Amino acid sequence: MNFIEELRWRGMIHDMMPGTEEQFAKEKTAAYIGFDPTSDSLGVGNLVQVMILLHLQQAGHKPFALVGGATGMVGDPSGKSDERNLLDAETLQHNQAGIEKQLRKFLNFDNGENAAEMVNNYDWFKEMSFLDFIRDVGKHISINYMLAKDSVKSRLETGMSFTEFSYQLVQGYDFYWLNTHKNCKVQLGGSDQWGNIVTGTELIRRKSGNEAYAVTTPLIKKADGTKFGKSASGNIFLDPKKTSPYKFYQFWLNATDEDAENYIKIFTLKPKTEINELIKEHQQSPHLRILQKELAKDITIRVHSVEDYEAALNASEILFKTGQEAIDGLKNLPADLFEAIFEGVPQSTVPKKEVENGISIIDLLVTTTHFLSSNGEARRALKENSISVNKNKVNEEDTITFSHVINDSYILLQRGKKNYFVVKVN
RNA sequence: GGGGAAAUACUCAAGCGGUCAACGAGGACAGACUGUAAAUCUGUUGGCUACGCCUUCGUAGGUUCGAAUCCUGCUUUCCCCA
Repeated sequence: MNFIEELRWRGMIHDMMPGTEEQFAKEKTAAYIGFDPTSDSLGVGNLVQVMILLHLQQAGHKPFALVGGATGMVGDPSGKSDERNLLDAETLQHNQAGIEKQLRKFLNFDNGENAAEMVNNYDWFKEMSFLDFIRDVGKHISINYMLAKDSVKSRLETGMSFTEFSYQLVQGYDFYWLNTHKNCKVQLGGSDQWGNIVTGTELIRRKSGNEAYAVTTPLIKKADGTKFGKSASGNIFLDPKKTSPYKFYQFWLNATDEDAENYIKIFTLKPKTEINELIKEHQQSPHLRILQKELAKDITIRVHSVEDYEAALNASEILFKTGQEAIDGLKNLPADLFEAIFEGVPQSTVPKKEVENGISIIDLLVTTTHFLSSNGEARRALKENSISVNKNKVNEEDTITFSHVINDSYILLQRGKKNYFVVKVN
């Protein structure tokens, strides 16, 4: 199956320039995607772009991953309703390094002919003077053309700085540069990048007369129309320090049936037959959550490691069991395994003395652990019957004593089904 | 530069002298039902030493027994005219 066909059945194509498919069919083709260093870690949203590059490489083409050291200094107005704050050079540097490191994990940079390559547009912009830029680049693209872009048009009312206005030219020049120096003929990206990409192909056509192509991916949304890649506690990042592997695993496991079907196509490399098989199995017995489990497993292993996956799976199984079985499971857990499992679950430490004296449940939830932020919230939660201690529901009058401490060292608090908190006693 | 309008909790949005911790909607969280799904129903959504008290309606003052509501200065935003 060729590159474009692969993307197509996975639902990863939003738009494509005429001739793109032929270009990929004709020869080994180089293509690039840019990553903005707005954070020091990629989020799951960026994972779509990473997967595209992976498919590209697997189809025998050559991927370029561009880190936007220069474009990051300008700020892409696409999809933004407000002017962005500029990041300082130090932050950008730090972010670039983080992103580069993550990209290296996914792509093969060392397989000869179609090895992936990492480039940073700062390298070709740092030497360029403003005058050079407006003479060599600006001269080829008309204001009228730039104004017609959605990213600009939508901001004409509310205002936009010259800096952001010029963004499309800067990105356009990237494409031109890669085209002339690296023979890169295609730019890939999210659908919000279409305007910027087309400015690039236009620039290439006018400056060097070459043909250049574009493929964009659809913006991933959840079935209910909300943004993908966020959880209650914020963005889901690939960096385990920002999003623990446990949380990361849970994020995928919590996908709705509908979403899971889409995600497994987009975020895993599993072949079509296997995916169809999984979907069928899932539909036959949806309560087994096969899709979600496979999805979460595959991605967690690829982004983190097999060990991280196993730990997350282990933790999930123990945390989500119910009844006596769950309590026994907790009690039988050796201390070291416990540590590993609950890494990533919020926790705090309480002196043994205090527990021996007995703590009211409200004090425990709020004052000693800060699991909940106010007594009022704690009372509310208790009234809602949503608080459990070691998997047992508790009410407002309950007092926590040493008899609640499991294995001499911890207490497991829970709000609702999915929010856990570990109290360590020592 | 001149004139007008507006700023309310996570967001939108009521309220225009007491009955306002502030209608309503969305969101979020929780409970029931389930499959850690969806849909649905229900509850909660400022704080506290809690049938009471305290702090909140851009900001600083003022009028009043009493203000989110009236007045004044300031800040910000939007609109109209130049």
